[in-house]
Amino acid sequence: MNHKRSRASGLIGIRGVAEVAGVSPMTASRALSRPELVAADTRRKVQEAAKAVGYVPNRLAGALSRHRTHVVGLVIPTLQNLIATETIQGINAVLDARGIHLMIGEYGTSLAKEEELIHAFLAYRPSGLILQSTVHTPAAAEVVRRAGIPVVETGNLIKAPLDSNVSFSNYAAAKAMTEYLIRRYRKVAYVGFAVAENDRTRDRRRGYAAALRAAGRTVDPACMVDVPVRRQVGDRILVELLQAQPDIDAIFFGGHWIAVEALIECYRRGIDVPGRIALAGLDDNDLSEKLPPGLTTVRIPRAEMGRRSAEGLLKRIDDPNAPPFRIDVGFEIVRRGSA
Amino acid sequence: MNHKRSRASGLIGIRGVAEVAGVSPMTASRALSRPELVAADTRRKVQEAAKAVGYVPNRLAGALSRHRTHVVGLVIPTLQNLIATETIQGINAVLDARGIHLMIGEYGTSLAKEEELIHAFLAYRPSGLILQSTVHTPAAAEVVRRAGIPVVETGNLIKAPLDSNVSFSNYAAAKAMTEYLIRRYRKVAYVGFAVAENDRTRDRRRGYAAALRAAGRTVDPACMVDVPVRRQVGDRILVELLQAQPDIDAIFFGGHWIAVEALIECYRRGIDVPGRIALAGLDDNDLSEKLPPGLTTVRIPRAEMGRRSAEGLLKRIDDPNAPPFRIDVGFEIVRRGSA
DNA sequence: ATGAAAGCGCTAACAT
DNA sequence: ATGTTAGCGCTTTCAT
Repeated sequence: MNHKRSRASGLIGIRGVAEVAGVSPMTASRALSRPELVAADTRRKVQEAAKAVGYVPNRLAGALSRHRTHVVGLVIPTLQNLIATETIQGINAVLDARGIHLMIGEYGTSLAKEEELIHAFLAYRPSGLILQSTVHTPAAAEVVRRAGIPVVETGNLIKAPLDSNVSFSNYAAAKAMTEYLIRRYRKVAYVGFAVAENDRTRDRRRGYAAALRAAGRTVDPACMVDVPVRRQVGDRILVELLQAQPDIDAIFFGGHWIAVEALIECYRRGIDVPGRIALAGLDDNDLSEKLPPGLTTVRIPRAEMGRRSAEGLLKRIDDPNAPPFRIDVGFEIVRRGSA
Repeated sequence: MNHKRSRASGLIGIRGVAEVAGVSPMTASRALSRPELVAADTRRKVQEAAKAVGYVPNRLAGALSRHRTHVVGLVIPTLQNLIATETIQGINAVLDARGIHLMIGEYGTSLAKEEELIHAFLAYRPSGLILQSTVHTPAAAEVVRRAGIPVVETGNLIKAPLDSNVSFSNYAAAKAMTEYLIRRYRKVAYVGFAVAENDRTRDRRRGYAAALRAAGRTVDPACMVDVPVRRQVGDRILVELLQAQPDIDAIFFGGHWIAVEALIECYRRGIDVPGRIALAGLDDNDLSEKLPPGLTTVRIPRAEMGRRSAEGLLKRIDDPNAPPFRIDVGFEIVRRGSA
């Protein structure tokens, strides 16, 4: 019995199911996607037929017809840190419960590549887009707007999102941590990332400087350094800073991993933390807690960011009239032994 | 000038492009996807028109017609570790270069959920599937087979893959590390994960036991413990083991993170590593190298696993006659200070 | 080199 | 409650 195997895939389609169930394709379709519209008996027959033939619906066709997919695109600078995966898990938890799946693309630090990914993803007509960034090429912004689908930007709190925005404020977080540090230490340095076209690293630097100024301290350029985004720099920069500016007694790292690297380097060199040098990071995870004496950090609720992004997106997917939203998920200074 | 905006999306389709370029939709389509079939002049006109109207192709329609998508599904137990993201980056690097995008789904430890994801992904008619697991429900295996698309299973080297298999051998890796340890230590314990239906954790345990037996040592059940897959257990289990079996002088952790946790706990308690207790882990990353005295581990080339999975998959996507493949990417004992 | 017709597999809209 | 018709946006196939 060979029931209408679709040409290419070898899979049986809705017509095959319909045939087996002895109904029209339309009824079969309804029985599966809107069961309440179909007589209980028919429903059962169709469901059994579907199971019997191993029906795998073709969502390409379904989506083309319905003008809506069950796909959300996620465009993110990098997956290579636990911070990113926490956000993704938050997003996924919410979307998966609704049968929506994630298409994920990574673009590093190149806005052009981000634009390319956005373009490519839109070609699949996703129901929504989550952009882990708030800076885009003009062309990317334009095409996203034209697509007319809900979009959530995360990673930074901004004034004028493309559509919706769920984040903490990098500026406020860096400022708060700097305020915390300068209350306790005399000379607080800041180590951030050298990434062009990235408002997050820029805002952190601004937050640091603002806190210093507000406290009437001078902002010493020698105490603000930018390092490349790669591994194995936290340890090096720690050593360099301590040599170049021996009077520095605290360092605020605008990232999680470089702070961990610096702390570990202190073990290695027997540098007393926080006695000789206090250390703090931005973004928290297990490691910060475990590594003695505990790394003082700004905890960002990444999973919550993901969850709320997805929830907001869903609301706007379900109801085209739902207004864009802006959510500040906040942050929290987690005081541990290192500062 | 309102050129054939598609009803739902507000985007202009191939017909709009064709109209602007003054050619038929078919010619426009060709000019964009198979430019060599079109006169240079026409090609230019169409390309300009496409740019002018901000053409975003509808790949749902394209795929429905061509019977092929530019999507690969990745089904993975968890994203919540750097190990997973390394694999993904390897995969993505290869696929992205070919304009193929990843649909990613996470299923935890539930095979039923994996089946669900596989089913859901197949509905998008992906060009291929990468499964970060080698154990599946019979129904999942069946539906994958019927789909008739190339599939790569990773995470463990197995005898009879659904289709293709790229991995290291968990058994061999655990055995090798155990052999290394028993050459140096008298009583080597093993800490693995308690995950039902997971051949990877099982094979690691088997590898450990096999090495002991081969060396003529007894396998003491009290020295083989299974812990739940979550954080904050490496430190606890270390302490428990040392108390319960004080003569243990080495512990092999069948995972990366629990080994790190245990090592850090040793700092905290002033336990000498490897003097009092030697520690080793399976799967390596930066942290293992940095944390003094350096964590001895089995390095798994995760990024390479990802790359080769993707490359193999591509080969089979491009050429339906290309045979299934099995690739052992191997592993390497990285000897550091901890053991 | 270009175009017209037909169809991918499904579902919205409109019968009955 | 069920069936029929038409069409989603693109590309294959078959003219010309």
